[in-house]
Amino acid sequence: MKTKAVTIADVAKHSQVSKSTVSQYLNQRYEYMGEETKARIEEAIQQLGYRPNIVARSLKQKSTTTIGVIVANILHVFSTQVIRAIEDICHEYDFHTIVCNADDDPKKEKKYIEMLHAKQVDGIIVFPTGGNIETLQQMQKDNYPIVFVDRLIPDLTIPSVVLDNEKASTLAVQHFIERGYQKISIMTTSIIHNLTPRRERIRGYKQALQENGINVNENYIKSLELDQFDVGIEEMLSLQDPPEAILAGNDLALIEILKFIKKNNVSIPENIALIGIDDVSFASFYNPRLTTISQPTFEMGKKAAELLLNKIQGKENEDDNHIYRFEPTLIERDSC
Amino acid sequence: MKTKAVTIADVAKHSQVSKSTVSQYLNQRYEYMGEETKARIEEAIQQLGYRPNIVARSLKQKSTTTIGVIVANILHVFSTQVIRAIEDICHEYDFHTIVCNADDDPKKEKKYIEMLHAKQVDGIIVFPTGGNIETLQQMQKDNYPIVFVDRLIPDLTIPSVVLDNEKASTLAVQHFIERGYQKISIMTTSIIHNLTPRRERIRGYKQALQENGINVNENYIKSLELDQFDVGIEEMLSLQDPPEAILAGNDLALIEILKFIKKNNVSIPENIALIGIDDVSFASFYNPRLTTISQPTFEMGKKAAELLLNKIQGKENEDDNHIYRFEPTLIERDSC
DNA sequence: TTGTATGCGTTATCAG
DNA sequence: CTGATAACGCATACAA
Repeated sequence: MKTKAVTIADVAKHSQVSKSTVSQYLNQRYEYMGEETKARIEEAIQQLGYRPNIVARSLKQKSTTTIGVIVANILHVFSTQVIRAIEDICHEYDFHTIVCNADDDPKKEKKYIEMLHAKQVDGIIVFPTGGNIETLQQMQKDNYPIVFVDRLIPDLTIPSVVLDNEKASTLAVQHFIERGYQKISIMTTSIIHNLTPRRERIRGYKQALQENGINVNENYIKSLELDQFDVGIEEMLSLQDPPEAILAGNDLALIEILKFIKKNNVSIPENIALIGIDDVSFASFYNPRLTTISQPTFEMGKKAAELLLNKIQGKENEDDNHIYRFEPTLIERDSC
Repeated sequence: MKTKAVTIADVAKHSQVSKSTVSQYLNQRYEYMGEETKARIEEAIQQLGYRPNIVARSLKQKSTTTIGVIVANILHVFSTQVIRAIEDICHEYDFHTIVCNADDDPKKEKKYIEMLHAKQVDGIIVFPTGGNIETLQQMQKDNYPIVFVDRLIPDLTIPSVVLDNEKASTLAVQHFIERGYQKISIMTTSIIHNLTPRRERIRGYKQALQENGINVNENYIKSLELDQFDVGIEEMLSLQDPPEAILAGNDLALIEILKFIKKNNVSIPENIALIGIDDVSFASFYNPRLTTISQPTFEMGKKAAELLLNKIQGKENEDDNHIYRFEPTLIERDSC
């Protein structure tokens, strides 16, 4: 329904020069251009309200200065914070960002991968669901720039920006133990997809326990869908020997736990101590203030964007090691 | 750095037909096409791993099946929720979404408007900063599809999806009064840009007070930058006649208030009652649970997307009234 | 039923 | 210093 359509040709006509000259002008190649010509072109551009058509340019130059971001599940704070960082960096480089939410569904993920590829985005950052390995592998072979965030896919040597997840759990468990807690639980969202962060967090949890001479109690380890948390916690707390502390594997898990606690009038940390992985907005002013393990989300997003942008611009990074691990930090507050 | 570049021409060669035939096949126009031809084309596509180039198609068809969303400030929950709804709807219609954060800066907003336009997105949804009226006006004249969300710009008759802001405040004030509070404050983020929601919320607040025979106390009305909240609240509470209830004008304001309250050991609702406009994630399990005024964010995002998509597809909506106001709801919990 | 020719708006090459 | 002309990959009348 748009009415206008002023092109480079119109500008050319209006300013009595050829299209090529206008193009040169537009691309700042006016080294050998007459002052008067420049002025005429500029005037025509103003008068006609000319705007270059980036689609045409993209077709010609085979670059859209746009990247795609496919996030497994946008409901996590982690995702939104990393995305924000990616957008910031891209903005600095004059790149645009199309973000897609795969909703933890490999099918959706695949659709988006192909869509973005077809749209000729210059590269993609993926928070992988764990599926679509072949597709991704093929794209890698075709030299299509890809960077992973949050999750590793063992079979692929694609640059990946992740947290040191084992350390995250270790920090938490260590802190619990220092504060005198021995019966420690870990609760995380469903593990069906067998994703690295969840696995690594549980592994780190177990190791830390063992290193402190505490036996792992499998009853204290819960991986549940969000709507199962209620019964899961209930179950655990009804054990003859219930846990005294819970490590929430991510923000969504933490929220479910807090809901349960609120509903059942449990008190923190008297009845149950709590540490959550991920920075939730309300940690610092919740009652009580929540001890958390924080991820350097901005740094991670920045790294991912830079890796991708470098790849796109042909500045290959020395990829001896394609895994970039970031350090979590414990922020001590009042819930443990 | 990509290696591949298989085009429609390659497929045509490989399957011994012309480009047009392949094109027809791709666009499902195989009514009059020989079975055998179809098979050959399909095979060639598979073998070569052909992927249509959407950029080329967009250039030809003058449609990118992409829309832009420019949000004034992405830090508000309201924004993120509305964006999510917009993306959902667009996804249904097979449209893509590029979202840009203007950061409450009209300059940035302008840059994005022009960028998106140049990128030939089929339309834009804007949470306007209040600047760039001329630019927007010009685009409207050029029949470029635009929809506003959250904020109205009085001079422009562009379809706008907004909350009934006066009613939001009215609901809150009414509730305070029913619960026996008379000294009621409203705190909102800076009003320098003179934006409609903030103005309307304050107006609604004043009206509700007056309708209940309560005098408006200008000392109880604060519009501050986020980092000024501390001193602002302090100031108010040191009045000889301090307020007993605060209405937080949006989520960010609410958070600042809660931070202050936490730091100063004020208790809710004993010392001060609280209602917040916007649904914050933690309202239902904060201690105490927070009474809020909720906006139908999903509905609003959906409406905005549909208005835009309709416009893009030429299905003009009957625009007798171009303002779509949505109803807020009070969710009663324990902070008042 | 399929092929040919042309154009979408830009950039790049190479003469002039 | 400037201007033809040919791509880029696809879609679409119009022919055949």
